[in-house]
Amino acid sequence: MKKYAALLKRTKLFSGVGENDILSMLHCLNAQVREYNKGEYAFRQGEYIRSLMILAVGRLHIQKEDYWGNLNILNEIRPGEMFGEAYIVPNSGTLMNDVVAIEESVVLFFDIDRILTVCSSACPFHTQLIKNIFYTISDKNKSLVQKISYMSQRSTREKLLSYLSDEAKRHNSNSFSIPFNRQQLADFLSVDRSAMSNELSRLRNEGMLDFHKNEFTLREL
Amino acid sequence: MKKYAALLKRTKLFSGVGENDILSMLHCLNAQVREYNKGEYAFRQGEYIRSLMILAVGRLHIQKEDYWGNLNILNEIRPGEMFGEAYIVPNSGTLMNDVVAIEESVVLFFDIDRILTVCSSACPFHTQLIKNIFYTISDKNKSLVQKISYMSQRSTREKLLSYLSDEAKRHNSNSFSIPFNRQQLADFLSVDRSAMSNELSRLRNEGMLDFHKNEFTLREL
DNA sequence: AAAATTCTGTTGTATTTACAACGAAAGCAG
DNA sequence: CTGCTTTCGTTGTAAATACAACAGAATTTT
Repeated sequence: MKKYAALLKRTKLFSGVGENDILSMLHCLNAQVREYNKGEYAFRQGEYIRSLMILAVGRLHIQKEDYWGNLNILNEIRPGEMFGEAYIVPNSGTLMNDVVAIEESVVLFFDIDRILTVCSSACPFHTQLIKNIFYTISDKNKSLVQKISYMSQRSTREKLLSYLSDEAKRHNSNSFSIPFNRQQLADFLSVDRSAMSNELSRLRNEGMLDFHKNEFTLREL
Repeated sequence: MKKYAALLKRTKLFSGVGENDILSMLHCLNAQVREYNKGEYAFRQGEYIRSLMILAVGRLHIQKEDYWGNLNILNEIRPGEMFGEAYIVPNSGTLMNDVVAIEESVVLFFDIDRILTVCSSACPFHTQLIKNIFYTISDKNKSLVQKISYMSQRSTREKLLSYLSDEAKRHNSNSFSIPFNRQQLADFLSVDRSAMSNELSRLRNEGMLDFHKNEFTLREL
């Protein structure tokens, strides 16, 4: 467990907490370690979750199988990322998705009840922890809403323009770089990569924007 | 204001707080009441929000309209539900969506600063309040993720199937009713209404499901 | 009860997208 | 440098979608 302290220090959950304090908190939070083989299910749809998890090693897929058996990958979890935080709520119902290790993985479990119940003197960083989760969820909330606003655009062109113009706003400049390659951007916007590449070229030909690799520049018309 | 105490007692925000305590907290939180006619905007995109709201009566849609008038319903608020809580975080910027009353509605406003500043002895339930907000954000997070999982499907057919499949799971039955009419469902899934109607008919002809108005039944194949 | 409005399914057409396939460019490994 | 892999833009075709328009049903208003 000790060996994960350095990793944990860099996570959003333990942001602002020193390594030593983290170690003492791990006991307080009743932290557990579990390992999963490649292909093994960490959780299945319908299970109750009473822990907050952080992936220490490996890679997980959050995926879903529908009524007729079609599979869909919703999210990929990488080391240091937290998951299950949306299930902290009491009576939040059962998990709607499956969580599968797509590599040999190590997951840290933190008891939800111990996170929520502040143990007065023992853990001075407990309120910090709750605050961190609160901010993380709140941030995530907003970025989810933003993503939805891109995805709700009907055409690939409009999805691109709404995303890129938001990025321009965010960078306060009409030139900026994006954190995605083409395939990732296509996945993020839920469109076909080649169709998107096509649309990007068209936008460039029309003089609306310019790009080299991940560097984009929006042009006035 | 007093007449809403019974309602508030059953809300997530005041969960675990008695009616008498709620009444004394209303003053502490500087609670205000505002009424909206059907179709009236409670908030518009770009406004600053410094309150936490609870819908007392009626129905609200949190929605976004793009340049060409395509509407996307992000969420439907029903009596007792809280909204605006994601903007509690400092420096969270302006509202990204519109909030519209789709029925004659009554909204209660609570001063955010008074919520965040715990007034020690005065309000013994203040920490409970913050905890409750935390839970609510967490819940919304979950439903946003669900919505994204529907919208990320490439075709209208897949969007419908993933949504309906989830509703069946949620109701624990292959028969259930949905809270949308056709246009609202189309907006929720960000697809064209007529194309969606078309697809629904096709799915029915193929024997995958059945529906009458808002009542749906999924069929094994 | 009648009139007006909203809701829903259906059709046809123009447009857009998905998909597969390919070659060029870029990045990486030996 | 050479071979291998990944990324990217492009093309053509099949499939799906958006859009407009309309009529019948259902609902609301008068």
